[in-house]
Amino acid sequence: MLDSRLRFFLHKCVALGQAKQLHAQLVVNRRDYLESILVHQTLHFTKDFSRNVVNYVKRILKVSTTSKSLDTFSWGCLVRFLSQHRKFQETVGLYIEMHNSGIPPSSHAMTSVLRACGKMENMIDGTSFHAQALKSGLCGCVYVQTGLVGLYSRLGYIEMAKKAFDDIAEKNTVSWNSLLHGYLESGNLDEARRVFDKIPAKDVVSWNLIISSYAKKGDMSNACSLFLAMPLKSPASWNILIGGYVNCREMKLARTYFDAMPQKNNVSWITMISGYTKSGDVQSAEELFRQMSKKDKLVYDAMIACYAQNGQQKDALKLFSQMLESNTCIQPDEITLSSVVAANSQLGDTSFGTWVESYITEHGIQIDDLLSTSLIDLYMKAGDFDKAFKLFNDLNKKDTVSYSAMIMGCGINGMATEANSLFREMIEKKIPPNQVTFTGLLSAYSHSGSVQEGYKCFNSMKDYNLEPSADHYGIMVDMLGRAGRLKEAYELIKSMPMQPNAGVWGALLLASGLHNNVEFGEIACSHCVELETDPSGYLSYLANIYTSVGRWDDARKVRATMEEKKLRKTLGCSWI
DNA sequence: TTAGGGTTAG
Repeated sequence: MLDSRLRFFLHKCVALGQAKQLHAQLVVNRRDYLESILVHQTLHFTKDFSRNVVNYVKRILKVSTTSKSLDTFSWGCLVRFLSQHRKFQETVGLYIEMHNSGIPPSSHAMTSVLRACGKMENMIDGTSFHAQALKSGLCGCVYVQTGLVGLYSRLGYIEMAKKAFDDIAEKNTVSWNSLLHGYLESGNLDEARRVFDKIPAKDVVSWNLIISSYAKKGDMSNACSLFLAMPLKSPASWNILIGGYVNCREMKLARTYFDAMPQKNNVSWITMISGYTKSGDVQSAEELFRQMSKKDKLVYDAMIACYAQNGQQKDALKLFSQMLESNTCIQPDEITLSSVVAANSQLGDTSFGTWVESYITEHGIQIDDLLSTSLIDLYMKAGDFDKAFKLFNDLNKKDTVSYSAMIMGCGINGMATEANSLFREMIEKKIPPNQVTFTGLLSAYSHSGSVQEGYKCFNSMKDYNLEPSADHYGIMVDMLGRAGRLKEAYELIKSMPMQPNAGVWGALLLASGLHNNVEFGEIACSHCVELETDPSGYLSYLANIYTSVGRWDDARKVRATMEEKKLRKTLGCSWI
């Protein structure tokens, strides 16, 4: 009687608060064996990812006294939950924990962990899980077998995927689609086409896979004609097409299909918002964001990133605090925080690091490499080198971006030796430098006055197939100018393959001021005046140069010109 | 099995 009543409530249990109450009752009434239903229900009804739910279920699993078969089921539910919410690293971690506790895997756990390995391109763990699947007799299960096809397809081992596929006695459409995915990923479109034609019951996913491969390649004419030809379209079909146009920066076409789409979901809205983000159209992104009725965490993430990436850092932080205050119980995660940290870092609010640190600890957020990279940037700018280097050394995989963040930080702080050794390290590891890397490296040499090293570095850019940008020239001019080599700096500007910008001429003007050189000061200033709408700062700087060499009349003339044009010296100028 | 959110400069 008690059992059936508890079971009834368990099946009604949808929220974490209720789950906790019910669990207490199960313990009091010694009905521990019903825990697995509780775990299943709680996870099943948790639509959005919730760290609290994960922690709660983990606690139950750790103290659970239920039998092995129930354990297998409950752990499998949690492993699947993590995988469904794209927490792939954690999925693998939890699976290993389960395995180490001597709990045999369920087919759910196995398919989830195989999927996670595929998504993370983790072949080493993937093959060892394959071995475990064989050992625990799960390889006769079509879902697990299909999971293996998916794993090897994703990792580019198409032969192994084909072998796993051939081993399946009763193939379902998902098995076929996984193989199709493999051929598409490996770029073998002919074989993919043959597989597609052979699928006995093509479903909407089969079509979507083919369309998606064209859309990813940027071949929108084929993507679109297939889209129009498919018998039944799902929201994913529309989103794939819209995403394809977004990738080609064809925002107008993307918008046309978005507007025509019968059933938009959050993916559609986010695809559009992030498209506008990349094309710098914050206003359109904002409009869509405002129109949305049910905003989930990913929508907030997209909009925060939109502000952060387009120079509206304060708006990013405002939206973040709204997200924290909102009654929708949306919890920020490492993805939200990476944008928020970046926004603070650009604003120069380096004290934010302390706040984030405590937030991360309190909420059990997993620091991944991308969040680490934005924290590295923040700490380097704050001059907290120990913390930055610690985070950098702890990265799972150091890449161009993380190295560049470090080198950039060294550049800002004039640490040329450190910048140089980081650069050498990344070259040794065959990590390709990019424009940002060289901006950091050059500014390190510039700040430390190492002209010779700077030149060498600047000239070496072509060895990495990189063309120096106007900014790189600007740093070189600044470096040469500071060293008093004004003529050389001027020659360098004249040799530029692109139009020099105000930053480049500004650097020469600044250097002319440092060395009281009227000749180059005048040249530089005249170009700055041409290029900027408000030239008052430059003119005033030139007047100071005249004054410093005793040419009072010229100084007065320049100031009079400024008066005439009703120009007032603007306080502070970025390059001064 | 397919579709959505993040990190380095300016």
